[in-house]
Amino acid sequence: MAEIAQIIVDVPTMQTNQPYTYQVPEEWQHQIQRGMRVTVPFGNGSRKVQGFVVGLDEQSNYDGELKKIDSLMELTPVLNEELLDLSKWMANETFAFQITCMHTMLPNLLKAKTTKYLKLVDEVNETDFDELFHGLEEIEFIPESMPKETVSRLLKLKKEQKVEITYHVQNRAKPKTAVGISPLMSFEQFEEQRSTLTAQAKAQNKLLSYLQSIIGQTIKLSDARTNSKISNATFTIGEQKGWLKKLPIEVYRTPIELQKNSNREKELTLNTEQADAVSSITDAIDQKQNKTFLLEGVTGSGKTEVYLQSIQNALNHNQTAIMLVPEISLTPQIVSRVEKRFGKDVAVMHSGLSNGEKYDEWRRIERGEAHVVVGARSAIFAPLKNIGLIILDEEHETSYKQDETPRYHAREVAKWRAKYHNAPLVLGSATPSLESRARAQKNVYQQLMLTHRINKRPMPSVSVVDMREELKHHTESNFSTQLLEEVQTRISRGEQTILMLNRRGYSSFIMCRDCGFVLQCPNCDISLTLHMDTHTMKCHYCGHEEPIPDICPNCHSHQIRYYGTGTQKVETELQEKIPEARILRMDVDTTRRKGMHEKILRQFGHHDADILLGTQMIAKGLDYPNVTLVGVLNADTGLGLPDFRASEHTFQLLTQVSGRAGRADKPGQVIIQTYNPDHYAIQLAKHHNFEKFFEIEMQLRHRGNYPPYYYTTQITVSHPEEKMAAKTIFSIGKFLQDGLGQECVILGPTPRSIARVNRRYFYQIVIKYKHSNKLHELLTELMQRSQKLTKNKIQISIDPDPQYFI
DNA sequence: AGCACGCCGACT
DNA sequence: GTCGGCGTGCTC
Repeated sequence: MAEIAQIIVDVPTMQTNQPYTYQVPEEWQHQIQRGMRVTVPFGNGSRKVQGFVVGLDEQSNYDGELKKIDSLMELTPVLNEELLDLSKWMANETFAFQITCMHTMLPNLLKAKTTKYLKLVDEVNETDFDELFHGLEEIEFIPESMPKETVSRLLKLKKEQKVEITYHVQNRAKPKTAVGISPLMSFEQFEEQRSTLTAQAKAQNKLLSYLQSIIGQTIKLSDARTNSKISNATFTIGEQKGWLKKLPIEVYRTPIELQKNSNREKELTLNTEQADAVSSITDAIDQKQNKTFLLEGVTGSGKTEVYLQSIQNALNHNQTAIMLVPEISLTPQIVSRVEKRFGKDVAVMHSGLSNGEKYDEWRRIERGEAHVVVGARSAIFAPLKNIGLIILDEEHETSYKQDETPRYHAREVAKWRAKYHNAPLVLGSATPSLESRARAQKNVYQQLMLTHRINKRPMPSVSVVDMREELKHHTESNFSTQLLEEVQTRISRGEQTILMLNRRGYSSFIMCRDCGFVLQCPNCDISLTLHMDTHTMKCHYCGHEEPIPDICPNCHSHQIRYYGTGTQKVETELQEKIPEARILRMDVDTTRRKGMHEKILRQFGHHDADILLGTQMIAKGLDYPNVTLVGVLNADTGLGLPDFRASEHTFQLLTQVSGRAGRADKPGQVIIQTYNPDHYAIQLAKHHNFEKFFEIEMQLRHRGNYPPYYYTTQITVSHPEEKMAAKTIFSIGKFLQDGLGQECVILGPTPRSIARVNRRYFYQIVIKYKHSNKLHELLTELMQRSQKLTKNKIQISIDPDPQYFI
């Protein structure tokens, strides 16, 4: 009986979002497994695409002629049964194509590249042969990078059947290799060889002894050289004499940090609360209980130690563990701490790795050589088997939600995998998301509390400065008198300061004082931002860039000035006010180059600067004992945003940045500058009172029917013409309204607050609901229909549980 | 996606 | 007349 395979092809469209049936060639009968990558012919001609085997059958229910699988790309599956199931669930949950989900779960190098070749099959005239084929039988065919005329001449030859297009799917997933050596003789034979050597041939004698010690093994040549202190030349002689053979061996492109893991760190002593937390988690691991814990602990309460010891307990049960950390706080500090504890058993996955390194880390996990995975969002897809524990640190972080398709939330994927493995999930945070905290309240999650800072360190004292009052006393400035004085005190005491600029919804722009003209992006409805380092005006949405004008393009006045607050402007002002201060600036501009992020942090850690000035990215995970002052320059720019999570985000940010002050033995101080000193988010952050904040915010959410009382889904439509976008969103609105009736609340349609981005107009609808069965059905239908609309240049995106509403 | 097929305008 | 523009439909 011939074998049949169900294959998801690598063509991300709605129509092809289903398995296609192929014949398994004779020679691979019963060799092919689910989850393998293959190439298959797809469509007319001999076009080839990559695909994933998702099913194997004895017979097909497709009644056309079946094509055959073309080739296998690996000998083992790249997706195991669990991840195959997960991809299906995720596609359904996020309204994405299954193939897109599969690629999201795998390292980039497993995404194949297809190439086309033109092959001569008949005589062509000499001019064509020389000019088009440069005297070759076969050339690569890249129509988009060839002159139009060349392409049409080639296509004409194809029509005349003088050339043929062949397709090739390139497998980019190539392990790196190094030269290895392997002894070719037995111990006795080597002894015989030794007797043929002259007394001076010391090096060769040494080589023989070395080879005798590694019989049956293959050793990397570079390792062999360092271990044996034998030169390369001698190994070459050994090869010539037939003592050893050189052969390529696979090596891992391992990130540097991993290689030096000699001094292992011991477990720290736990306080009572930590010990209780670890034992609750460990009990769940023991009993294979799929339970979710909310580990709520103030900054500095030792959550990481709880994670590490819980992971150790999972390892003790021969199980594996995943620990997710937000990308932004995936600092060398955290990574090295985990590596010092678990050594080579750890694989690290973050955006700083090259594609090759990511692939190799992935393979180490897949082969079971690493049992602990630490990484950012996508590490939740690590191909670990037998997972005993999953941890999400800083579980409230919005970066756990991917903001492009598939719009998955790592927390939801974590829940799914934890359930699959009957394993506990630990969500940790000082300021949990309201969703998680509410579930803990209702005992859906088990709450674990860490209320003490370790070493009995006091919480930093927080003062709120009313910037409205400041304005009455001196000219406009980003710095209050109090903040400046405190900064100066730190410098004189040899202590350090972190200053944070809350950049969300804020930046510097150019305005003409005479006519009020503001320089706008030609593609987007947003003002351009001034960048002093490159001396250009940039659009933060589409990347458009132009020179800074010195006369107003509108009224030709020279009175054109910049307004607003950017980190550069703040830095300049600070340097003027405190000339002796050594300032390090950290923002998108100074950290764009790879490794700059780490470099700046290292400099600050070495006390090469007194002040670290930056945006949100400095709020998280930094731990410098010498920092005793934290200043937030503008606490409330986020509060004014039309987003129901604005207060929550502000509270979280202030709490987090406050935690940076006063570690070790020196007490910390925090200064929050604001125009809304009485706002509850600011007042409660000042008093470190999450519980009260939770209470107030829950009331507001309840009144507004917002999460966690209701679920939300956002639908966005865009089109180059505003009318088309509006028309489409209104018809979608009507479609949903008709289908849903009273069970859901539909907000909108409204234009998005930045209505035009990249020459496209954006309109949106937000749906609030308690029960989603019908909605899910309707949205799936909408997805299917949207394929037709796409051809009209309409783009539709469905975002379940969106994190931002602006 | 990427390819073929088919229908319209503007050139050798 | 034909070449080539793109709108439409299909891929086991």
